[in-house]
Amino acid sequence: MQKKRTHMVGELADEALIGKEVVLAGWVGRRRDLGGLIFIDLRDRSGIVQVVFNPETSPAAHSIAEKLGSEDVISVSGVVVERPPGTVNPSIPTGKIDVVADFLEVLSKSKTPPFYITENLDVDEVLRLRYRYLDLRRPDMQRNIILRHRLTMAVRNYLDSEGFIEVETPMFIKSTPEGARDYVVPSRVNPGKFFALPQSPQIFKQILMVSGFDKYFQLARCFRDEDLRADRQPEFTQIDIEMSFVDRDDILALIEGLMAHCVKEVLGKQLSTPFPRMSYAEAMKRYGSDKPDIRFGMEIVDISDVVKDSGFGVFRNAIGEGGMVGAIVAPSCSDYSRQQVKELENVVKEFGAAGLISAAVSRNEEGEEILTSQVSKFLTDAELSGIARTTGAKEGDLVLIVAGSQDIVLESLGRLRLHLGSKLDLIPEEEMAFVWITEFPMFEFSQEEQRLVAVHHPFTSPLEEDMDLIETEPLNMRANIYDLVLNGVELGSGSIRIHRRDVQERVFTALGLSEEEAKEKFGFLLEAFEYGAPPHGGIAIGFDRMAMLFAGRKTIRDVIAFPKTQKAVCPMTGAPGNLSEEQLKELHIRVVNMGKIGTSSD
RNA sequence: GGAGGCGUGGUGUAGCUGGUCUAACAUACCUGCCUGUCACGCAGGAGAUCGCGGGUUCGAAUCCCGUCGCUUCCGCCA
Repeated sequence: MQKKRTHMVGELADEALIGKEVVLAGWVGRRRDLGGLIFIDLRDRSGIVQVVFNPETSPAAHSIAEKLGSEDVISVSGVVVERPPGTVNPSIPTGKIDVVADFLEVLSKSKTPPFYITENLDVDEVLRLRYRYLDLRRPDMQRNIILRHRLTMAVRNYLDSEGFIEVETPMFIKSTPEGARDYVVPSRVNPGKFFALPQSPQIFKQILMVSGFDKYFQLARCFRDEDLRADRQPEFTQIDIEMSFVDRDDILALIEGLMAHCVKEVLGKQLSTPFPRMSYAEAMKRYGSDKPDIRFGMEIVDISDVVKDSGFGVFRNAIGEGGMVGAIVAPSCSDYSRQQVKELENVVKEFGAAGLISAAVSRNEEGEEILTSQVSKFLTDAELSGIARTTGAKEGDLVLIVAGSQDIVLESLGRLRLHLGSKLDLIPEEEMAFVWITEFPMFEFSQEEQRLVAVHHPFTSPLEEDMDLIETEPLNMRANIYDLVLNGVELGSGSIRIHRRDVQERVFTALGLSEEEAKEKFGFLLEAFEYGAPPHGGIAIGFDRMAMLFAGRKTIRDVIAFPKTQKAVCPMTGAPGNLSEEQLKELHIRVVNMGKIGTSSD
């Protein structure tokens, strides 16, 4: 029978414990065997402490300690002592003390681990995921998971204090059209029928408003069968919120309060509210993105006016065809080689730009700032100085110019801006720059389906003043959508919903949905709306991304205990796996063999 | 579906203009020595047919083709 643990090792930093007998338990980190004395780093979730085994004072414990290996689980008792002068380790909180062991018990031996249990580990991520239990033992991963926990507590406490009710909604739901691909679950008792896992609780939260809950929230698990990214997993968590009798600003203010609360509780910092707000059109114009990273400048400048009558065909034609000429200024890059500029050109080409024109700013013999470019000979002096003046480029800067359609110029320059921002180290990593993006377009044209689709979802309310554009120029219609952006990452998205039957019908019509189709697809929601639907709106915040940014990580996999790889598999459990013939039969499913895809059980 | 990067002892890397590579280094691991270390030190040892398959060649970790896995990005993600 092991001795009962009296302290977590982190608590021993408290000097009041010096001289006290303690019982600790945890994992063996490094062992330093000096032949006589043995030191080990004992680790638990609260930190590490050094335990000393002395062969003269406790030979029994010392002889067991001689055989300790990494990651063995032990129970130790001993006295907390102040370290001799000159042996203090200032890099750990418990560095002023030792625990002099008088008793040691090995509770569990460990095989040699496949990687070190240490901070800032650099190993293949599959290996980390295959041995996730060891990876999660590492202090930085423990911090991430604990931070995530503290965030969930902060969110629940705040929303509870604001009068919100957390309601769980079903995981097995009816597949609805539009949006991402569904993950699907067969129904054994209904042969040939399938449930879908929710992409979000969207319809249920709106129905809860009809039910009169007024303020709903949920830390909701969502599922989308789309390709993965550093910030996208097939299952993820969102802070799902819906409120009745509110307008847009009520929701923005609530979320600002929520974020400020979380930042204060979890990071101990003060966040200033309200957050800046920017229309979609303005974000695109200035940053070439609907999720701008506003922690640094280098904004896009429209130089169309300066070069619209230029002798340079590339500029003149782009503008003549309804496009634009845009520029950004890369500070102190005028000495970029042709090779380096080529590299930047590859960035914009990836996003459809035909090419990239660069112009270096230097000073001539008279001390005037002049632009030099590979296309200087096509441009007049007035145009060159106009470009310098409009962009505000200074001596030593490099002006980077793209000409073409508006979409391509803005997007490619926006991407180039981000590329340069990180390359030139212009982004203050510590800053948290929230911004609201509003007034998104209501519809966009889907080339694939050759019809209008909703930018957000079909229940999003148009801006009232744009309502009558719906039949004439729907693509110019704006919706009451708002996105929350943090440091260039889309954190959340929401809208005021349609609660009027006639408006909903006009939107369905614009989307090319007949009355029967609408009834077939969303009939239960439309029916619910006929029994007294309050005006309502809401938002969903990507909780994994929020935790990632709060933890200062580059991927949400680092704040998810058991994430999947880019091919959506779990290296630890081997999911997804095969089903036995028996299971398949019971589910009324047959797997069509395509080459190597098998049906055998594992 | 597409583009880039990576794949060499347990781990992280070097080697990759073909030939003492019979694969190097660090660390982890094993053995021995060591009573104030804290990435302990010192000495010794074991451990990889270089992701997999094929091709070129007298000869392939190295060149070519294919394939698999991981990763970043594009498409996709109402």
